[in-house]
Amino acid sequence: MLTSAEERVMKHLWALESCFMKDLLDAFPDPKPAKTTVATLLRRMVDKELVGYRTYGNSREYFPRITKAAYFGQRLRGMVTDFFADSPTELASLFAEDARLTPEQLRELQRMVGKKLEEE
Amino acid sequence: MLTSAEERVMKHLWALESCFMKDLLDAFPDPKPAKTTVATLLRRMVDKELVGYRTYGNSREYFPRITKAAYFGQRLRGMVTDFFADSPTELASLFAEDARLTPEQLRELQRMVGKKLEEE
DNA sequence: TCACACGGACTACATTTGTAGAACAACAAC
DNA sequence: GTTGTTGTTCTACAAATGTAGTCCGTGTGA
Repeated sequence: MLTSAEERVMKHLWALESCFMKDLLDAFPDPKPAKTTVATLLRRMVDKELVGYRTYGNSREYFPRITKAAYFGQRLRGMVTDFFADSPTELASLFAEDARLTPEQLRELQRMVGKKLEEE
Repeated sequence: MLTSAEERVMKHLWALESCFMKDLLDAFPDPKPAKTTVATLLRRMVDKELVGYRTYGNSREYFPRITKAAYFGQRLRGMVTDFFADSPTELASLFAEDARLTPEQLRELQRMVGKKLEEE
């Protein structure tokens, strides 16, 4: 999993799909981090195998090696099993009491959960 | 929010509802951390105001100042807005493609989302 | 009253994370 | 061919996190 600084970089990568250092730098709002900061983070992300690159001449085109949905899914799954391993009802009570998702989010959620259940 | 070491302590606190240092230590599986480690974490958690205590003579009875559901909810909400701020459909596609929750979890989820929607 | 369990305060230190400077290479434009 | 842009590697260092030692006080049972 990524640290939060790495996640910030990853979000731009997901948005851009693939890009060179400069595009990434440009994507950051001011005050932009130093290029070496981003370079360090990219290196660590490549080490973690969550980012890959193609070499074009002397520079690299970076791309995510995990989709946003897959990454989010892993984290969500981790949280759910971590916190509610042995009681799905506890997970449920969370949604009842404190999820505070928007109505759209809730509707989409319900639609997709339903679809997912049909598949099983 | 808590760091992961702090979260480990918090889980025991949630399970015990409230307890003294020793109970907390006992709750850890071997190899147990040193008591000072737990004490340091508790201090930091008290600083963050996510744990409180009542003084009983010379020692303290610690208790969580946030429920597990509320904490989980905050984290989930944070993730959702962080990752899918502007597109609930992306959140939905996650559940379709990659959530891999158990069928029970999915059913509970659906039930509670439905209930929640009725309330709005 | 003495050994001991319990636990708090203070301190310390290794690891991980966040951030970036310095040095250097390739290329592009003039 | 000199200058600026882009990008890499190496190195460094501060802050946050994870873990724990030492010291000291209070209470407790023998």
